[in-house]
Amino acid sequence: MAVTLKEVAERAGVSRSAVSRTYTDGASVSPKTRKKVEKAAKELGYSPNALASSLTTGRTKLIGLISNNFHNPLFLEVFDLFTRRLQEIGLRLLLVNLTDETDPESSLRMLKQYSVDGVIVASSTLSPEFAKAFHDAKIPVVHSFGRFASAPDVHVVGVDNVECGRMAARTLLARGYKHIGFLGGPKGATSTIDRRAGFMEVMGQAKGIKVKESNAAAYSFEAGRTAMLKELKGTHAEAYFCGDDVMSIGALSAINSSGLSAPTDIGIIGLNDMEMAKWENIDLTTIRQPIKQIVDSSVELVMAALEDSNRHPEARLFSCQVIERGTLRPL
Amino acid sequence: MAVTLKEVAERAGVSRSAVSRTYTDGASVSPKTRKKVEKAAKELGYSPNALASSLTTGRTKLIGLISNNFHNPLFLEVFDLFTRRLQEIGLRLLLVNLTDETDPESSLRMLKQYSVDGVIVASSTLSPEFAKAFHDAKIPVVHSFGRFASAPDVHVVGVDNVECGRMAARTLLARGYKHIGFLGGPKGATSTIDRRAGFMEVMGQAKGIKVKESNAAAYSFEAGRTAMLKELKGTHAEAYFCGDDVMSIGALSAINSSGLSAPTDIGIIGLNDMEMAKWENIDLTTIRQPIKQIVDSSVELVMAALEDSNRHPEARLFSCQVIERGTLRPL
DNA sequence: ATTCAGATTGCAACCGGTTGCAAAAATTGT
DNA sequence: ACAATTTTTGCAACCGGTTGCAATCTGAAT
Repeated sequence: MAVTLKEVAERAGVSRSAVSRTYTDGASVSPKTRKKVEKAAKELGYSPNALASSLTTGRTKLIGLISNNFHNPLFLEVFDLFTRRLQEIGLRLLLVNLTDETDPESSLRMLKQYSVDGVIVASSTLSPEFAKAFHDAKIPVVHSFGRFASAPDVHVVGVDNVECGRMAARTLLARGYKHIGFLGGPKGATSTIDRRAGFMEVMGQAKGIKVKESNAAAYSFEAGRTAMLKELKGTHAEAYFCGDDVMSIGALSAINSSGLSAPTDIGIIGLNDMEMAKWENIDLTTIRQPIKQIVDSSVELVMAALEDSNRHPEARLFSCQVIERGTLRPL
Repeated sequence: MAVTLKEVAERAGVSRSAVSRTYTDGASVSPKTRKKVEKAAKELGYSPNALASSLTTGRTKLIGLISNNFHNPLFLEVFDLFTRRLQEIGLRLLLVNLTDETDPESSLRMLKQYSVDGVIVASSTLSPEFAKAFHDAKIPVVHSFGRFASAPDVHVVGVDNVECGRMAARTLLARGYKHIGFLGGPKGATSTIDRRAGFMEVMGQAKGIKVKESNAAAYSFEAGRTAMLKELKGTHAEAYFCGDDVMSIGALSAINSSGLSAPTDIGIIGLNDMEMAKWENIDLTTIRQPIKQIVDSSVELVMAALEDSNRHPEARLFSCQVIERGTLRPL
């Protein structure tokens, strides 16, 4: 169907190798042949078949991106950043949606079949074991937004969620809140566990503070709203650290529906700083994850892992930052 | 690196063809050899290289998805649906982010290089010409969320935006609004043009209605907010048909910031019915695009185009539906 | 036991490229 | 002008599969 190397070679009156070399940089071709080839190629509308070449070079320039966060607006930003960055450096993105139905096994198998050069697992809820499966299959993998570990099995890029928990706790304490709630994401998620740990650590050291704790079923608007409605039925805290921004927005919605408002009646601090958080009608105080850095670093790391396949697993942590907006009372 | 056909063949004591046939359905293999092969394959951890096979079969099972909507939350839902559907039928998604910087040319070339079986262009703002470039390159393409034409150049799946415009107009008229605004998306976008046409058509037939018209710079929160703020400086209409939901949310935010509220002071009707529209704190009356149907139909159509490459270009239109929520005054 | 159709198998060529190697051509030095 | 280098070139084998074809095998029918 498409124009092949051979046809170009014939038309240009050179060997197939000559054509091939014209398109691989670093190869030795005289300017004269190169010009002949390029002319023929243009006339025929030739563009080399990347897949065929991958067969011999062993590089497909395909990166698998696996995510299970197709309902969190933050990840649209993340996908945007990943596609841009990868495109910039000439890589393509094979996107895999890890739904509850698809078993991890099969997504591994299929990425193997497409011999992706590397895999990026973008999820804060998946266990480190998932990413490890790729590592075991000798596929370079980095777990983006993954759990920090001082001796990780696979490359990890993300934030120190424990520190985020501390940061949230300190922020709330500094505002003088005395009755404080941890409204976490789904209980099993590593991010929830770590954030809670940091949060409780700081709270444990504070005096005269009452802490209450609950979890939402998911990092989602509905779950956040439901959880907050439940809080509001009992005696609620003065301020909450919510699992993430989208949950926070759900919580705010619950607060408003109950005739209360933030920050007057209840304070909320979220986590992520997704675009929406700064929308004027939301104006959420939150802890920013530097997603651009995380993405760029993930890409860089997967490239590096690709060069040196038995590079030692590394964890790259970026620091977060409290973004002051309007859902906590002022200092 | 990876286990190859040959190694499996040797271990199983059969020819390479036998192994190959084991993995291509419809091929003739005796149960006995099949079992031998499967055993060897399992022991070696073999999985066939899809790319190598594509070389001879001419099918990569790769579908390119091109979009320039990485800032519209609706498209996260769209990506979710596309990935799910394609995965269900054993296809993979090569995601391309068409930013302002990337020129269309190069994305075409690169999808050609990866010899995708087909391409889906998912965008309501791209011109039909863009999709046509793929068609000209003999790559099956469907323009999802594209512009309807009675004699389209390429397959199109979407909604009849002209009818959506009419629908919005009728809805507003039925509510008794007398001074009505069209707050369109970016002027050049085909969706904006069509929706406006339908809207104005109905308005033109109505008696005693004052219509005003303006456009936002993009289908985005900020643009919607900015445009509405500008409206509010002058004499504004009683109700607006906004370009899409995310613009509508921006407009609502502007309305609230100005101390007004919907629907009491100003009515808003959006378009899309993205998930967020039903969030309790937004509660947006809007026109629903049946994105699941559009996605499924797009996939079906690209598959069909793949089977029969000179299938006649077809436009598939789905009907929209007004979703009553809280941003228009009741009937 | 023989015949014959149908199923199964392996051979070898091919898909569209890449690459080591040795021969050929161009360049350099004297 | 000639030898010594360096650069460019084509040959042929290979990457990991598929597939048409002819040969072999199988089992049913006679």
